[in-house]
Amino acid sequence: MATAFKTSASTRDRMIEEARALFAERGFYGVSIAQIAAELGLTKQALLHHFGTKERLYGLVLEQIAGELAGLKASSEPAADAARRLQDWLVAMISDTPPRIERSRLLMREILDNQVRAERAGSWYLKPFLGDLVTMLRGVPGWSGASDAQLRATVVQLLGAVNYHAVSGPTFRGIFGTEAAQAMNDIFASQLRHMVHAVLAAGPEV
Amino acid sequence: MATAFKTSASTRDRMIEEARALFAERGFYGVSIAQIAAELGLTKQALLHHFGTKERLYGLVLEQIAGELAGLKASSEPAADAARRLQDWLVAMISDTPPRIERSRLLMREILDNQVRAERAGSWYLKPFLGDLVTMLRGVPGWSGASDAQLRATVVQLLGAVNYHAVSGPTFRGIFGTEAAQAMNDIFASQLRHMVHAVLAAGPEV
DNA sequence: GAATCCCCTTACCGGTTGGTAGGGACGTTG
DNA sequence: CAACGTCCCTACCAACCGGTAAGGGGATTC
Repeated sequence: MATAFKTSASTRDRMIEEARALFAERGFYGVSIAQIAAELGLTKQALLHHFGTKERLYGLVLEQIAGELAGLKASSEPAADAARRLQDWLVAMISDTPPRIERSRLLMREILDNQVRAERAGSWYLKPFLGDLVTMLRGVPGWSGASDAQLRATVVQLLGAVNYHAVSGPTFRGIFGTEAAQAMNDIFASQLRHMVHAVLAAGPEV
Repeated sequence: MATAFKTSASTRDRMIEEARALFAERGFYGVSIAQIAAELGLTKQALLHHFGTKERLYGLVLEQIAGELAGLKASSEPAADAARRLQDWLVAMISDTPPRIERSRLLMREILDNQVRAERAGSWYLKPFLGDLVTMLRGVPGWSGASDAQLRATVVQLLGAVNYHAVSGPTFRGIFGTEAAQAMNDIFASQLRHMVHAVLAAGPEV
């Protein structure tokens, strides 16, 4: 086996971490691999050595995120009722830790861009995630009779409600000021839980 | 005055229109001015002649959108009750006409990017719009006692629910197929109205 | 101690970026 | 007919893009 820890985290992992942060902040086209490398004190060829192409590095970041979303599902206890599980799941997507904010921003960017970036990988990363959400929503009392289209539309609306916050955070801070943004941040999760509850309790449109 | 119509729409207006479509589709960094010009059968210097810089052209597109959002407010009849007006307003933001989809996508991109692009203009375009939404929400029965933070959080959640659809449209089409996406599209507005109603009726968290 | 592998470097490539300089076609105005 | 402004062109620029080629330092292996 290798020596215990030559660097606290492997260079490769640090590269992915930094790429995730910068791609989330500026988007795929908004960051160059040279900038990512410079942030790590390396040259872009160090990145290319590990990943070959910029696309592949981006793909690994997306893969990491897809893994996290799958992990969210596993961590929700199956005992609770379906409505509560869905609620927990959606709330678990957010929070103010940087990696989760990056995740929301990257998901939003991927949804915006993947159609352009050659219809490639991105979409499929999301597919099982969306499918699970639809399945879970169908299990909520009152929703079993809803059409696929209704279930999907509702899932989209809920995801939007959840993720828009992380996406709009910096802009809203600029508009309302730091302390007002912080106040909104503090109550966001509980208000979101309340909102999701109201939507689930109302059931689909008749 | 000038001759009635030398071209059906002035070249300048066509430029803004094309820029809006392409910026919405690919983002600020994802499109070059040469590509916008080529789409119009011109060279990039024709664009630079009219707008000077790429940033200025982008700013004019944002200005146009801000104007449309202000127009939405004016067009909602003041007679109706506050809940209904807010509902109408949010639903009016969407629809499947290309310019409105572009609007939602551009708003999302601007919210994602403006922090990076020098904290410049973008935010302020949105400020009165958000302020109006908060004011309107406060006027909805049951919401008058909510805190500013609660009102803002709810507005953010509702905007997310509204705009995520336009943003995610192409990706979802890729995942679920054309006809399923169309089915979702057809019922989205009414399902959204239903959802907004449920949220407003539930009131803020106590 | 020679060979090998891993990690990262400098040097370079063709292509594209936003932007500048200058000129030409055209209609309007004196 | 000359002067002028509008609109768009070709030509060009330095800077940067993602990616290739080749080599060096250092630890490991034989």
